[in-house]
Amino acid sequence: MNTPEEPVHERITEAELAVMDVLWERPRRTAAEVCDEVCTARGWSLATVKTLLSRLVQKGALAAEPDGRRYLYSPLIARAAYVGGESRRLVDRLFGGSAASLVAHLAETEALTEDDLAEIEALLKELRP
Amino acid sequence: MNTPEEPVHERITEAELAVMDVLWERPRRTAAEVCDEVCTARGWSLATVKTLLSRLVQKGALAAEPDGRRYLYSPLIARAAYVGGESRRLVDRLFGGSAASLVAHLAETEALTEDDLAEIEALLKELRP
DNA sequence: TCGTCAAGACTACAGGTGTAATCAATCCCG
DNA sequence: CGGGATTGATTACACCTGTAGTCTTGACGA
Repeated sequence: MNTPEEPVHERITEAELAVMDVLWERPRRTAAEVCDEVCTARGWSLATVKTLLSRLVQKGALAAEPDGRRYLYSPLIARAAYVGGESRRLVDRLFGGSAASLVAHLAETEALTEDDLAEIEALLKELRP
Repeated sequence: MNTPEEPVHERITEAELAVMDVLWERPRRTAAEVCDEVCTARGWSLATVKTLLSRLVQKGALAAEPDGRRYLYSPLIARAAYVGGESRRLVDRLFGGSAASLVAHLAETEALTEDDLAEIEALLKELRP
């Protein structure tokens, strides 16, 4: 059990992630619409967004559904799956695979606020009644 | 409070991390000694290790202390600091800065074993008596 | 002393990434 | 109906990364 579940897509880079986030929030958008969401925030031109969209399609992370002369882009992978994969990678690389070590580290370095701790405590109560 | 603490070094890549790990475990080693630890495991040649060491020195992540005709390399940044930075980056990028969200995600996707949960619970008891 | 060996410095080079510009086709407005 | 605006496709290009190879110099053993 616990098959590693090879991802069908190649790794998504930082810049590409910004594009994915827009489409995870609402799929089936055009390049221009994606640009509307990120171009000013990141100081990108439309051309940059188009490049990133193409690369994501190539990587198998996005679907491009023809809509007249353009495409509507949608994620092919769920955000949760991506986030899970990246989290696991981090835990493996830096904490020898122990998620508890990660939490311990966050706690020790005070990366966890009092609110975080309360939230986690509530979570735990829910998970292990 | 909570100054972002800009890192003085550039980002450490995956390959470079393998080298850092060796030196975190025991500092003041030569290139050849580092190679002894990682070359077979990663299928690297000594030349590769030398390149990585140079880049890490350039990046300000390692100190190269002259020792006769060679150098002894030592980390300039603590492992905990690096690990903390990377963890924070992940939490920021993928969980909107909420560490609790990360923990919640790990829990939901069952990335946390029963042991993990117990460990975290113990941690919490310690942190908020 | 002399040649070999080992160290770091410099060079290499393909593939990934960030960030676009240009091109060719086509659609829509006037 | 004609020309600018819009779209994806193609090309560009510098820097980063992974993974070495070569060069130069100095040390050490025979």
